[in-house]
Amino acid sequence: MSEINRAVKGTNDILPDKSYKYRFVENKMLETAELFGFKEIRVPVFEHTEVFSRNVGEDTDVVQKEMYTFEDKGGRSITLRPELTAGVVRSVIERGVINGALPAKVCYIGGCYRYEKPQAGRLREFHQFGVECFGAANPAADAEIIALARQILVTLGVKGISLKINSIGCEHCRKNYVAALKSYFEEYKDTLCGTCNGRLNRNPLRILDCKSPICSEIAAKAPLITDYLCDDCKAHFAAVKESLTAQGVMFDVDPHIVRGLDYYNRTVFEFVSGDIGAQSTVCGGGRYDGLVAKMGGNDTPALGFAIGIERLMMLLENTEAPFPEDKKCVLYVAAMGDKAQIKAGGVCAALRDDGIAAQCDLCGRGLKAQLKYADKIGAAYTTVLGDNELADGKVTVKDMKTGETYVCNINDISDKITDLSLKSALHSLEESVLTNG
RNA sequence: GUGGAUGUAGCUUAGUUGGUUAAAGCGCCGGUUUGUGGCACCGGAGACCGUGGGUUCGAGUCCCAUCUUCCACCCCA
Repeated sequence: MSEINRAVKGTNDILPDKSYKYRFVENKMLETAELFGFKEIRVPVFEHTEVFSRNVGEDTDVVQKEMYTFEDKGGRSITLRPELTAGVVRSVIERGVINGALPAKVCYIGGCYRYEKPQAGRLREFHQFGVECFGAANPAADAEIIALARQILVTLGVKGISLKINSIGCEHCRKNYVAALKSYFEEYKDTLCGTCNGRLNRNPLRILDCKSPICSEIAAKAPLITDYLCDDCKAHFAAVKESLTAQGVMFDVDPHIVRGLDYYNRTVFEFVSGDIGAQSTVCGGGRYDGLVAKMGGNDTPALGFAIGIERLMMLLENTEAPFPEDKKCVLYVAAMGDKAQIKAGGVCAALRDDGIAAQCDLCGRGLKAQLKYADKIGAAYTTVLGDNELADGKVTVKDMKTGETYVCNINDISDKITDLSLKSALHSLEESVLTNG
């Protein structure tokens, strides 16, 4: 296979044998978000580079080395979005969404692009479902979006995930904390790993979730952010935890979780799984009260989260979560002879007008091959059109599962199929009630 | 960016110490007398053995490089 005919490194094709699962999951997420009042927003895949570089954070890995940035023909610096929050915030400011009723709640699904080395749960093009809530400073909002994330995961049948939450404070209390951290880590300057040594001045917070055994041992005894929170932040975090408990959401406080993007403050959280390899965060999010103002909007508190769709799918598949079956062909109309083939097209058209999935031969194949095909695509019913049927206007419909046959007029075939489908659905419902109690 | 593993038909694999037209199963297409799929039997298409170099009379088999995929670090969803 030549280079040019291969998918670009770190990209994935979702083929028909799986795409229906993605659609199911995406629809479920949107529907669940809607229960909480989140409406879908669609924003461009690319933005001016500054939208990300300034707001995600100049110092972050995402901005420093992972963005797909290029100059367009008008000389603009453009970047393929590495995440959706910054673009959504740009949009709600620019289009005045946050000048309407607050809180404004939006959700989205879309592709993101990061130039990273691919591995399990990490692609260069990946997809996120996320929500953003603008204008709510109250801890009730934090609890609500966490509850929403949890409900989405639970609704989809996710197993074995845990919720970790933390508060990284506001600007003011974080300043004190970072100073304390810095002086603590200074003592271990020579034992810290290379990257952490560099982080010491840049962003000592990041040392806390370094996975090197040496650093994590040192980090284990580092001062805790929770001890440095100002009274307001402390009260806010306490209220979030209280609300979560009241809503029956189980969580662990993990003082070492730190989001990697600069805009977060106060509440941060992630849902983590042990079933999808090293990239274990399925959902991550938090509050970002300063971002809207920073991007030129009115000072508006905000918060949100994002779910990695590919990671979620991995998790669902690895834990054998149930999916509904893909939609199959309902009636396959086999034809014998040229006249019948033309008639078969007409029969299918009429059925489709009634919303029934119908197919017929497009290859000019023999009867046997047509039925073989009908079997392969999982057609529920088949019927054969030949000279006899054309002459007397009656057809035999065969149930491919049971082998039973039914005779009806060609013109009544749509009604017959609807009738049979209903009966069969009722039957399987009865059976499942019987077997499951 | 760093490290480890991998690469033979659509899929899963075989391929002996380098030797003539690279096998098999599954899948795909067709047939077993144009009136009924699943089973069985028969036949067919389909691989420049990831790519590019090199060693050799001769390489899928050896060497080098490169790319992909997978896994981990890093980072994040």
